[in-house]
Amino acid sequence: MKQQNSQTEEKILEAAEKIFLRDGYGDARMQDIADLAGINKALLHYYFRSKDNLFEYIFEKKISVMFPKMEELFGQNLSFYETICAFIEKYVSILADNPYMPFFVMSTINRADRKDFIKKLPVSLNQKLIELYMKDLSEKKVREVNPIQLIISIISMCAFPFMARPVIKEITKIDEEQFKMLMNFRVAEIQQYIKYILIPNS
Amino acid sequence: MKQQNSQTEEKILEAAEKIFLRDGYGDARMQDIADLAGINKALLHYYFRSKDNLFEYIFEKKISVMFPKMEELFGQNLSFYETICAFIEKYVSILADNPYMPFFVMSTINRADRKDFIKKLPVSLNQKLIELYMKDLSEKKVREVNPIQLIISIISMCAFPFMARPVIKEITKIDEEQFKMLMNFRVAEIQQYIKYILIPNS
DNA sequence: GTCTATACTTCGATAGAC
DNA sequence: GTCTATCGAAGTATAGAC
Repeated sequence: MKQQNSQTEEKILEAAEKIFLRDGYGDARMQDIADLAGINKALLHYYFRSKDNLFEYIFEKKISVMFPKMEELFGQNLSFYETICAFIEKYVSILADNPYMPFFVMSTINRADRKDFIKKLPVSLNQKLIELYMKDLSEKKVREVNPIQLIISIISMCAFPFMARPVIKEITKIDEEQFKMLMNFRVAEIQQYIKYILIPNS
Repeated sequence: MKQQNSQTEEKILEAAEKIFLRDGYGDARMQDIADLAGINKALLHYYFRSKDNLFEYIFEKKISVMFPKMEELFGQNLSFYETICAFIEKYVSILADNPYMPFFVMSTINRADRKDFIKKLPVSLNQKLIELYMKDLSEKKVREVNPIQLIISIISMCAFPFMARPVIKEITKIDEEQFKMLMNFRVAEIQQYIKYILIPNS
């Protein structure tokens, strides 16, 4: 029955996503995915030929969610600083809903035999963003910094804490709920940093 | 011969470190370690009973290198800002010599069955550092920010780029040599950020 | 201490019945 | 489409000779 088909497929995808994100490719077990989906291993292979195949499917699906379309931010011509602020808010909010993503992406990319997955990342050096910086710089609206280093810093500050989440929770003795709050407060904190860094006499 | 003993053990440790750091526990192969050490698998088990055992040994050895003794920085009473600057320089320099460490630590910690490894990390909330901030704040030498968030941000900016190294290299089209330079320049860049963030009217 | 050969285990994948 | 049973590859660990 077609109805059954897609229902099972849906269950598999849901389970696969959860397991792969939590464990990464190497540590993920087809058995665990089958168990979580409430089916058996054979059926997994019936729907998705191999583990590799299933993984690739999940990776591509999640990766497109992970990197917000920057285009939307360029709509109502904001300043460089305002664009960055909007990005930070959006990015942290996405990560809060997908806390395993940063580690998932990094563990995939760092695997020797998965180097080609880098090419699947919908990231680029966003020329538009750098042009926006240059424009604001020429008008003295922002200080002179290296825009590449700044962008790396912003992504670092947003994404890294999610990877270090177990460590942060341990040493600050907070639970999952409080960690979420910490990341919530963090948005304004990072925006404030960027203001101090970019805006003269702020 | 005792001479032979320690020589072989030394070769094993050297090889194990390289493989474990590059691949993480799950993807590392005892065969690869044996090959790199120029011996066979059986001998690995003769020296270190199991893969788990060998891994734990390497982890504990490297982790102590990874986290610089902050104590040394408190020696000649620097200001909070100066202490942070010294830390950044030292930390990035260590990471540049051990570029796989951030990912190695994170992948170990994130493994479901290795959660207890968190307790092996020689990190703590360094009360001394926060006290130093409070002192400088009371003297209006620094702006008011959340010191915990700031520390998280600094570690993020230093460590994350090493995890994202393959991605950064890919999208900026630079090679290993140039990446090292990028991280070298980065020290001053981050220190500058911290100055803008912390020091009023800077 | 070191090696070869092999046992044991885990896990992805497939065959075949229903 | 779904299940049970089983294969085969890969990888850790050990036995036993030298």
